[in-house]
Amino acid sequence: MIKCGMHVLTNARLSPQLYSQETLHLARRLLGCELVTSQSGNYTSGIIVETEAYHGEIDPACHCYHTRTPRNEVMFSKAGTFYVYLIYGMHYCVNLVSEKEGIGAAVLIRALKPKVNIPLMYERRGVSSDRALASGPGKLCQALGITRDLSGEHCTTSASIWIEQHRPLKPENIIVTTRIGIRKGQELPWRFYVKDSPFISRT
DNA sequence: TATACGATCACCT
DNA sequence: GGTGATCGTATAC
Repeated sequence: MIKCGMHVLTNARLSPQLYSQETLHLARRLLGCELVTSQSGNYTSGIIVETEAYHGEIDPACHCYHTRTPRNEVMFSKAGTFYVYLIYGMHYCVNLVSEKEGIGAAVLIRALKPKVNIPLMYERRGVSSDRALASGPGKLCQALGITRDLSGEHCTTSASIWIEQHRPLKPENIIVTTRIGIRKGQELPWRFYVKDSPFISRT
């Protein structure tokens, strides 16, 4: 139990078994859960409101499609491992590895509703509204201080980054759409977000 | 060794 | 609606 101002982090982490489940189920299951980071005693967190699934065996948009390289190696490790990569030379994106070890698949965390230590998030982001703090995969990494240093950390053992459990959302409160930023011909309805949340990246 | 480009963002019109 | 920033990686030569 960790007190953070008006909030409390329970450190009740999502059960490891949940991470190995089918990627699309995990993408839904993570909605409503809390992503937490801790650096030198500074906690930050947010409620996950948007995710996308990527699966290397059947999905041309996935980093692991057909090839295993030093870059995507972490995506083949055991479920619950964080995979962080740099995109467009300047933004980080954070994923949670899914499926059995040896299968390149993960869930991209795309947006958070800011919760613990919002002042620190403002400091890191340099923006002027709560909505702008974590409403995109690059934004939320900056807000929570997530860099590639955290790639390879595991959500059940890391002292720096983890996920706290929350009841699954009701299916009627989850909106399903195609993924963002995917080239034509590779569209799949693998994006999930919380209905009516003002904190998602795009409508 | 060289080149093209991406699971993005902020700022502009 | 459009564009520039910026660099690790994959691919080609």
